[in-house]
Amino acid sequence: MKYSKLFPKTLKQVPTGVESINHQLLVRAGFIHQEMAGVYTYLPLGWKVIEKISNIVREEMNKIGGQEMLMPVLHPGENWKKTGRFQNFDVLFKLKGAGDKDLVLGPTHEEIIYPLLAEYIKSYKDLPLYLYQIQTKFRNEPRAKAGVLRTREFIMKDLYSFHVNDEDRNEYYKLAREAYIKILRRLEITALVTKASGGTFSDLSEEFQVITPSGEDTIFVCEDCQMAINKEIAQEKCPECGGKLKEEKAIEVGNIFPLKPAYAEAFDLSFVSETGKKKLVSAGCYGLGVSRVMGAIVEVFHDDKGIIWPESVAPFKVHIVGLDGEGDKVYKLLLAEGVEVLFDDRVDVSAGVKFADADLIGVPYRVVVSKKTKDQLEVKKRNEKETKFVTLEELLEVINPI
RNA sequence: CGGGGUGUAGGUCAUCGGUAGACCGCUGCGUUUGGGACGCAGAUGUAGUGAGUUCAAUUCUCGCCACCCCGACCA
Repeated sequence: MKYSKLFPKTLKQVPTGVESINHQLLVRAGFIHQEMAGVYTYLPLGWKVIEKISNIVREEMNKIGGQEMLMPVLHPGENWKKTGRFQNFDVLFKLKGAGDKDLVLGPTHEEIIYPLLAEYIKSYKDLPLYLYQIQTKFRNEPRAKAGVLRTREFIMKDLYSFHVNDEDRNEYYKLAREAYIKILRRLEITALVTKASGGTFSDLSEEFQVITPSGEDTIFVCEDCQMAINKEIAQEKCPECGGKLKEEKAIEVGNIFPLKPAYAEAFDLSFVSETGKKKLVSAGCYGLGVSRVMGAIVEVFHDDKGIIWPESVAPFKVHIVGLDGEGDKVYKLLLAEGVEVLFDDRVDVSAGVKFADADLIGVPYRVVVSKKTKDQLEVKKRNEKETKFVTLEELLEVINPI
């Protein structure tokens, strides 16, 4: 991608009222644009990051047997009345359809997937089943805030697992937890598995919390055994070892639940067992906020100049700063090598502007090409200070270590 | 939803009871070119919105709307 063609350009100043770090940097660098409180457009750079995160999530979901599909955003209100959540789900977006029919914008999909499966699941032979989607969700938060961390419309991966009994579900739940840990490791963010309440879904759940001062959740972490627990259910001492708890601010990027039987009952999601008896399906649901992860990464990885993307989710791997009209040859060679590269080919701005934009956008490797460097390329990692001069062959080794 | 704040050019802000100005950005020309260069010339506004007060309102008053912050809430 040539920078001269990229939409949009970076901003020198932040729009009024934008205060949280992720909001400021993502707006200034041209990753997102706010349309109203809690609603954003993901601009080309931002969408690339969202796709990178989604693909990592997708790969790990597939590894634990997940089958991807896409359910509707628009739900029949009737289904939500069946589970009682038409009234109980505080942040539910409700609207009227043709014929004055009650409709709901999906904040989660139990009310779709349970009746869906009720049509297909007949026998224990149809189970277990693991289905997921990556989709825009709607929650009418009383107060949207902190950039993409708390929005009314957001992108989420939701996996649902269905089993013949709780034991099988609990085994899979552990597998899903491991998958989440792998995902977060690949995203290069550290998250603590945190005991939490289950809300309308279950009695208890586990959250994946990224510790950062800008987090809006308060969790307690045991100083002895590192057990983490959400403030909402925390007692005085560590429930595991009795150790002292330390308070931390954190961002909840994921939440997994063993689902209570109420949903299976509401939609009569049952099957015939090996012994010929009708039994209710046991289920779990596993959410991960893809757009929120993007914000959390920026909160964790930035400096006073801009974003510092982990390689796994960066919109590009290499950012070529072309000076003195140079750089096109290197750009084409890197493209030919299959490297994701952003080439600042502008001829009408100073070097300083290009460096500032490179730092702001936060691509992992910056390569300066100029008359001054002659045949050498000047490489600098965004998260390091030192630069080194290399040949093109050496550059490929640097960015693609074997 | 309670409390507070803010709405003026594309962005950041100033101004002020007599219908607007700076900087950034944008356009053109020229000079520049390794950390947000410079000169000259130019374009860009229903001052959020509605009402009230007034000879006159962007300015004062009230309603509404939007956004931000704190709190409550937060599968």
